[in-house]
Amino acid sequence: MTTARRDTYTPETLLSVAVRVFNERGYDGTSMEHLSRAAGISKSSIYHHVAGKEELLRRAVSRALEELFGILDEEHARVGRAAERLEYVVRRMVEVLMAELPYVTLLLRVRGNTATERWALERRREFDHRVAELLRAAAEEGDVRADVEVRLATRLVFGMINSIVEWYRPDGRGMGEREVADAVARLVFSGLREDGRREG
Amino acid sequence: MTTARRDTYTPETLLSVAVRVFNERGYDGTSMEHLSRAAGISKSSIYHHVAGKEELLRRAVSRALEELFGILDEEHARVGRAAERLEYVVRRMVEVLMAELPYVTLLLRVRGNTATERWALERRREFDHRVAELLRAAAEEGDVRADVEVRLATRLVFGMINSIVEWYRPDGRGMGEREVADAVARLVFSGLREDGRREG
DNA sequence: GTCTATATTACGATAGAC
DNA sequence: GTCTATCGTAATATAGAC
Repeated sequence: MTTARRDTYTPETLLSVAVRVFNERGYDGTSMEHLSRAAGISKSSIYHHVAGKEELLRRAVSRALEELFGILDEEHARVGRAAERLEYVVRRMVEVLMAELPYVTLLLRVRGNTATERWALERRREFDHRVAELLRAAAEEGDVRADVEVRLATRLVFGMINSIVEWYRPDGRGMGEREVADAVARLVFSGLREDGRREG
Repeated sequence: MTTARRDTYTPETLLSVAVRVFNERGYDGTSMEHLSRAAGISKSSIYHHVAGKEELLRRAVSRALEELFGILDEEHARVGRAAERLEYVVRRMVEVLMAELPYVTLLLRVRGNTATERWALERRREFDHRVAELLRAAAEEGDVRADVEVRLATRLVFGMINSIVEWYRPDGRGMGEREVADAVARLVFSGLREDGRREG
């Protein structure tokens, strides 16, 4: 829990400590006292850098949301066949999630008790809808199965991708972003079955 | 937040109120004051029924865990080809999750701040391992693709199934357990792609 | 930029009357 | 079985010295 203290903090460096503790204990389960111990400075010193706990949350989820929405602006997400754009977005989501792990983790755990949390939930819904549109287009172009409703499929695919934050830890010898992105793309598009044939 | 009060409570009826509030606000974000308002009785009356907040959590996650482990004892999960037992367990997990939605939701959101939470996490890991064993057996019998690591595949499939608690609401006209179980089984085993062929 | 000290509110839990 | 009143602790946040 206690961590090496820095000589001095900026809102940004303090944020990385706070996000780690938020993810360990949950946002509501984290007190300013917990943060001050983890940062190695007093509670009142934290208030010198940020207005309070909620500002730290807002900065963290903003960062995650910017990275996610950034994917949709990339060229491969905008041009080409919908199924290919979808696969690109799925792979990039995995990459962003792993690269910005603590920030995205926090975003995905937001519940809605504060104004900041409700804003984050709203933005997430927006992102979900943008990806659902992509899946709908791929279905219309005949590249994606039509026997699973688009909305349901989107939710399940997001569920699989987002669940990565529950277990991925970037400790050197672990799996790389590429390996996980490949596995997700394979399961999402071709499933577990060996021969890959339709059955149910 | 405030709810119609009952004439009297038992630990069980109180539990259903508590679990709903825990899921709305998060366990740490829920105070005994919140619970008392939702139940329509005073804080001290709650202590007449249960020892405290943590006992309510323990009762809730115990119920979810019992239902989940129960799946593994069912006949279709014990006899037959591993791939078929796996598909059965996947479908039953979806059904249990939807039938016991609030209890499983709470279980899946546990973080580990209290002894009860750490016990729940431990039991969840146990369950995960049991299902991973099934997937490993299916791979050895040649029914499941070998190019995605068993441990990784298990985690991703659990991620997809567990994410149902994030959006499913049993409001009459919504999707039924069967429809969701079918969709999950299709995506898990055959994937999104229309022709179902291996590519990546 | 950091500290100690403190104001104020909210929390979990208990005592004791009815 | 429920209530009001309250205890002791821990929470967010501020004041003011260095």
